[in-house]
Amino acid sequence: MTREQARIEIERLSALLHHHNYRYYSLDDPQISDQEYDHLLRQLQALEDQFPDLKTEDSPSQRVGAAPLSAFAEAQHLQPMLSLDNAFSDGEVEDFDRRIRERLNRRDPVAYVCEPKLDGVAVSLLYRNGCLERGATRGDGRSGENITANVRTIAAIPLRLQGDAIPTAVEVRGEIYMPRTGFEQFNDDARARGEKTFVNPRNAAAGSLRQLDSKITAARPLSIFAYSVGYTEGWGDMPASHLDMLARLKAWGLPVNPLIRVANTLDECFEFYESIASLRDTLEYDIDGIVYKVNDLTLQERLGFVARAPRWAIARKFPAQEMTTTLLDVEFQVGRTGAVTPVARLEPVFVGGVTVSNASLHNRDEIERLGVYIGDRVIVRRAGDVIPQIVRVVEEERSTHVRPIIFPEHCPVCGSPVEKSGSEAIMRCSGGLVCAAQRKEAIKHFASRKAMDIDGLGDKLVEQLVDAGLVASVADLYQLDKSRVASLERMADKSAENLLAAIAASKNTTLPRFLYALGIREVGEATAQGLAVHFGSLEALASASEDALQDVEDVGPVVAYFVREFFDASDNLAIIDALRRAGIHWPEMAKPDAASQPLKGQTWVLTGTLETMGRAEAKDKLVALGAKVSGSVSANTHTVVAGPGAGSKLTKAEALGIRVFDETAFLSFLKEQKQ
DNA sequence: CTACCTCGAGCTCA
DNA sequence: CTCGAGGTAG
Repeated sequence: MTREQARIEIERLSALLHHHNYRYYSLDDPQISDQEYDHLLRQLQALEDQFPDLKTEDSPSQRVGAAPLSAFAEAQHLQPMLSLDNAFSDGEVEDFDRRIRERLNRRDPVAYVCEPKLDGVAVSLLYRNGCLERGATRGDGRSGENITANVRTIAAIPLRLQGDAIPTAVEVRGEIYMPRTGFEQFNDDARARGEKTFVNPRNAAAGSLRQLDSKITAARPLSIFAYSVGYTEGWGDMPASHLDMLARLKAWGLPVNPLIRVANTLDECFEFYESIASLRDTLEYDIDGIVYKVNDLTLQERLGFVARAPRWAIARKFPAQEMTTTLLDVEFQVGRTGAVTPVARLEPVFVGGVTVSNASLHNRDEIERLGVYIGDRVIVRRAGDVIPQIVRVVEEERSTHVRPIIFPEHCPVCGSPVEKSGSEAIMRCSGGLVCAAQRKEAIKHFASRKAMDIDGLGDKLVEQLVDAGLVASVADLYQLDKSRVASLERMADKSAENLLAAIAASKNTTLPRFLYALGIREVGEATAQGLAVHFGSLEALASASEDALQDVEDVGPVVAYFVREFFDASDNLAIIDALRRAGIHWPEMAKPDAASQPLKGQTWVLTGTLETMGRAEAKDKLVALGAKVSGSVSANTHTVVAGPGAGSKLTKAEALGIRVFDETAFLSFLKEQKQ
């Protein structure tokens, strides 16, 4: 066969395979058998092997996985991936609908698209000019992990969108899942080989996507349903409704859930919920509820967003699955602030896809409310998807052997009296740093990532260090010597060296981190940042009065009181002193003065995508220079920074005669400011 | 809270 | 091989 003949044949086979992929995954209506499909695929692979230079990036043969990665890169979403508000009853859906109609000032019913809510892993697929360029996990909504190589191995995900009228760029959002039959097949095979199995399809999907070696992912039965789009560019004619958009996704070759319907009234929404609930067990995938979305996209735009969720959508959750188990015992844990928390030890029970063996009982009031005794049969569920909760006691099954839960009057760790503080429901150990539990928790907090970030100093090691008497306070960390550390279990020379190096590295820090690390009550990351910026130095903060403290944004009487109390305690001052003498230091906080804030009073707007930095990074840089960064262009806007793909904001800025920087101009501007 | 993946290092045994 | 730590997801 000549090269030219091969080229034509490869093209023919590729088109054929693309077509059958579409029939199979998007339309769920295959025209050929799996064997015939495999046969075509093998023919293509054989030809590509013979003429490797004819192999294309989006060839249907390219689903076998690429070379392993050493780590996942970060992937910025061009438009954030939001979460959804939840509704747990029809009433809450009615409230949702009422809010929407009030906001839109309309009496008529609003049409909603109803979708089964898959319990899988959310992903964003970026297609540029129809080609799959990147796949990313949700992450914090702003940026996630780049899992392109893994995503490319999923047969249901088109490597190239089909049809015309494809936007030049589009982020397709969907849920990757492992079909139930595939999951069971995989587990059966794994068992037969003596390998470990997955507990549920969701974890199987998530675990498969987290493989650095995409060849492993390629061997996992994964699929996807697409349900919306994020960022788009060069769309041509926009869809008018959500349903229209789903139809386009389907036409492009992406699988869309066939059960999706439009409901024209609330009653139809409820009917949909009921019908899906009754189908639930027969579906090939796990679902945990229904999503209702306003169908009309103009209405969606008018409704907009609150915090991290759209106003125009809500997830109606199915009731949490409940199971009965036995309360074996109650232990009392002492936290960093001395809070004594009762924790239920349960006979392990499989509920909502995981094995639950612990559940917090929160406080004494909760125990009383439940009227629970040790030895009782109790009903457990996973509230809000994650946190296990004891719902109630099965009193009919109470045996004569139960015993009451006695809330301790003395700390189970240090023996100090346990006190009720003010109107709080919580009880606290009064031992302070005398209490080994509080000391351990304080050290764990100090070492944690967002605090001093001491690598390798985890829970177990802190326990060991404190129990061995090597460390009593955070200051002692900086006096450790290698031979003593190496005497601990599972700590040989190498580990000890690494630990000491990590501790030494933590000396170089920042004031906000240090403040947060101190573990002052009610002072979290954000408050620590606020205090540091406002006062500029530890000395100024430590000597500030409660009144002066309340001048800081978001600091009220409560926080001010705890900060003052902390710096009034001589123990704390001694520890801070020891830490500073050990060499902990931070750069001076730049006093926000006119010189360092040349953009004070200016409002900047970012639009499009910058190639050399993320949007958040650009924003940080501008804020640091004193600018306010806003989302929309108005007459008050000082400058617009427009990356490639800028849309209406750019047009508006030009219309208003506002200065516009492209990326190059923006970068050189930043450079000028730096000096 | 639980499950999963990945890594480095220690322990165990040949 | 096992353990602990660090990270991710829902």
